Amino acid sequence: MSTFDDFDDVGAFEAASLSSRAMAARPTPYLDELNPAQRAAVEAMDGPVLMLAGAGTGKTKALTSRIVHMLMTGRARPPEILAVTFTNKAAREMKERVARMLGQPIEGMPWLGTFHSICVKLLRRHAELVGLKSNFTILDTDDQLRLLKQLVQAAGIDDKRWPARQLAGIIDDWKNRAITPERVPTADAGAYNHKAPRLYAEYQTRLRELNAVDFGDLLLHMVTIFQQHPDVLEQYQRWFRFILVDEYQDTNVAQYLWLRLLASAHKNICCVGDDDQSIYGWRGAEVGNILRFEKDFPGAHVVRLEQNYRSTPHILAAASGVIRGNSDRLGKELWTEAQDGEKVRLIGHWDGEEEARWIGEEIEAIQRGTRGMRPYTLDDMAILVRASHQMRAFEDRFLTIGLPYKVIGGPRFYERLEIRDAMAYFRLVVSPDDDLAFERIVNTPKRGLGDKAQQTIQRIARANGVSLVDGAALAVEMGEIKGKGAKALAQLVTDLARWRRMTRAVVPVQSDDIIDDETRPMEGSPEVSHIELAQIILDESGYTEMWQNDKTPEAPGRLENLKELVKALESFENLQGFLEHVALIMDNDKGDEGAKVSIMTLHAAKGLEFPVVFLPGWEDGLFPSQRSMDESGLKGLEEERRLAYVGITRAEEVCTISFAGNRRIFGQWQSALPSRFIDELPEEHVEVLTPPGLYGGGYGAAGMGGGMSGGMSSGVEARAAEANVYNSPGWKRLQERSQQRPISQPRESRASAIDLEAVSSFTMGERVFHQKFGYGAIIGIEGDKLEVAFEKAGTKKVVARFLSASDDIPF
DNA sequence: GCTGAGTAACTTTTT
DNA sequence: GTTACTCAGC
Repeated sequence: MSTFDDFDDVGAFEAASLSSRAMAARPTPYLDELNPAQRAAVEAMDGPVLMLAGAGTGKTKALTSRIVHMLMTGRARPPEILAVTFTNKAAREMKERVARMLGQPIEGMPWLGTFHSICVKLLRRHAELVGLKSNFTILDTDDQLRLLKQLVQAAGIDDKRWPARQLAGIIDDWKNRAITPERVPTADAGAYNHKAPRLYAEYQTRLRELNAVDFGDLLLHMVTIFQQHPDVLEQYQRWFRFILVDEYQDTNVAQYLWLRLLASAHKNICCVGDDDQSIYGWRGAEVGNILRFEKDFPGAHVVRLEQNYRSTPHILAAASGVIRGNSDRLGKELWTEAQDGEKVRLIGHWDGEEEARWIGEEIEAIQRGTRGMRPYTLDDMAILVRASHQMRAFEDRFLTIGLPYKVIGGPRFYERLEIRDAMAYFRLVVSPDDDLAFERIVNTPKRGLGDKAQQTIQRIARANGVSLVDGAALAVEMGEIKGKGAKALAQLVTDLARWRRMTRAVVPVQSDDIIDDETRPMEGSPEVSHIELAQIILDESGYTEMWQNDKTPEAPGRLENLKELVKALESFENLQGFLEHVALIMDNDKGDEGAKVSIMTLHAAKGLEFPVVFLPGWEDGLFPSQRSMDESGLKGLEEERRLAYVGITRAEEVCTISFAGNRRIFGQWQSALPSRFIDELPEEHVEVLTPPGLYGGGYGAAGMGGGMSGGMSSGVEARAAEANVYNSPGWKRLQERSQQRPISQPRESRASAIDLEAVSSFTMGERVFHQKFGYGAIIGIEGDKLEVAFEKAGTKKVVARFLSASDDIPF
């Protein structure tokens, strides 16, 4: 807010030009570190520039060099550069890198930030133009939904048939497309039982009454202001002499319009992006924006960054092979000077559990360096999944084998203010020495303990070498804190001690320091579960009450979150266990003690890189996601393919793709075919690994199904173990492919023999057995799939290879 | 009004 | 299988 002083000040503007000229003679050593393409992108400063930067081609380097170049050559002062990113993280990194390159802390690049943060700044200045006050509040998704629920209810709509969440989605979509309530296209008007347009208008009115905006509004309001107030627009067009946009392929229509309005005068806009990495279409991103750039800005200078500094040629070739399947592309071909390295490794498994088990073992083997590669640390490795529910299998497995891991991009729940407050109370009860926690809650809720009282507590605690809690007790005793505050503080201290006794009544604290008579569990001290205790703490501390009395629109949501927090305790034995768990989650960006394998979604992995990458779950339906294809058809499939491209290009040296023949989805076992993207991997860059179950041991068969554990002859067991892998559809497809090529797997002949057997051995009506579904009868045959009516699992379509004639299994 | 049971839904996520 | 949300019952 304070940075607005930079504006409107003609004097400052003139001064800027002057100082610019003074800077013009500075050397430009950073240019020598760039390759020709990067350098071209940096030096083309005037007019529109599209920097098509493939994965790992030094995009950020080029972008930051460009900023530095503008500053060093005196073309612009820091505040005259508008540089937008999507995430705070990206903005932070860019700031740091520019500062590092300049060799000095960067004073004032006030307009380097996310779309949203920049729009907040702008909107606070011009809020009145859209009927807001400059101190408007920003609603998060929860607040937004709650508001919409109220409106839906008030409109007498059955929110069971028409969930508010759906309406929220529609409105978000409109806002992403810069559609105001008056301009809802007729094609969209039928949404939400024809009531969406009216509810949208009501929602906007309500927001205005509350002096609030949602995330979408930040952009939308600014676009509206720029469109309706040419004078305002002109001011910024003049001020922002150069515009840079990161991840341009992720911009939505509103962001696009906003940029185009700002750039339309001088057209000094440089957009950086990669159409092949556009993976956010589902939240409004328009690949079209980047595809259309040259039409939007005629005469645009297009620079392709294609030299990759990240991955081996095999990995790049595999990624290229996949992305080639997309039609709407600007076209880039990554190349590298790196040595060949490992081929992309491909492996099929019987089911998801086995996949997790194999990856766990493989990670340990790679870590030990027993895979014929250089040894890697756990930090070097990452598992990238399509959907977050896939993470569970890995977490379960890694917990049992004690493999350290971290989940990236987990819930943001624990970052909320009220959750942090509540956690601070819990922490203080579990460990009274937690001074940070004490500081956080000492005056929350308000206890009349301001800065002064807190300083007193600090001083006394430090003087006596005790924790803040003890210091607070002393301060009261010594009469250093008086009046209302003293009473409240004394109450807090005794409450904390009392709650602590209640923990001890159930779970003894391990660090038994200072157990005096006061803190020892008293006879008849109430025995409560940690869940009840948590509730007691929140209630008796007055924290719950504080939010109940709060009239702001976010208060109900905060209370709901607190309820959720208490509920989250249910899956833990005690408060300590819970706190440790949460501490780990919260630590995942800072506390990096000890190397850990990273687990994250493909979306979360964008922009990251790892020497060793595992890409599990490459099965049709999961990846590419069935839903994506159903909802968005070919467009959806292409986005999934880009996701695959993003995944592969995260890998620097070793990339392992895997799939499972069977997976439990929503409690139901489903068999699946390997992802079509696997077919698109160029074979000369792929090495097919042999799954462990092949070696005949009972290991692979062990987890397969309870029904076969007893009384099975060893011959059958061996066959079942083979069936694990040989009979999986994915394996079969691999075999078919390797048959076409001279490079074949050692066991090919045996496998295909079994295949042939499997194909021909079933007839209509035959009684069959399936490892997961149990017994059933064949009621239909379609190509390589059989329709089977299972006794327990219902009718399913299964691939023949998963079935055995029922008399194979002796009972 | 709150708890318990039953049911429906169930990608991806930043701001 | 899990979770979140709704409805019924206390």
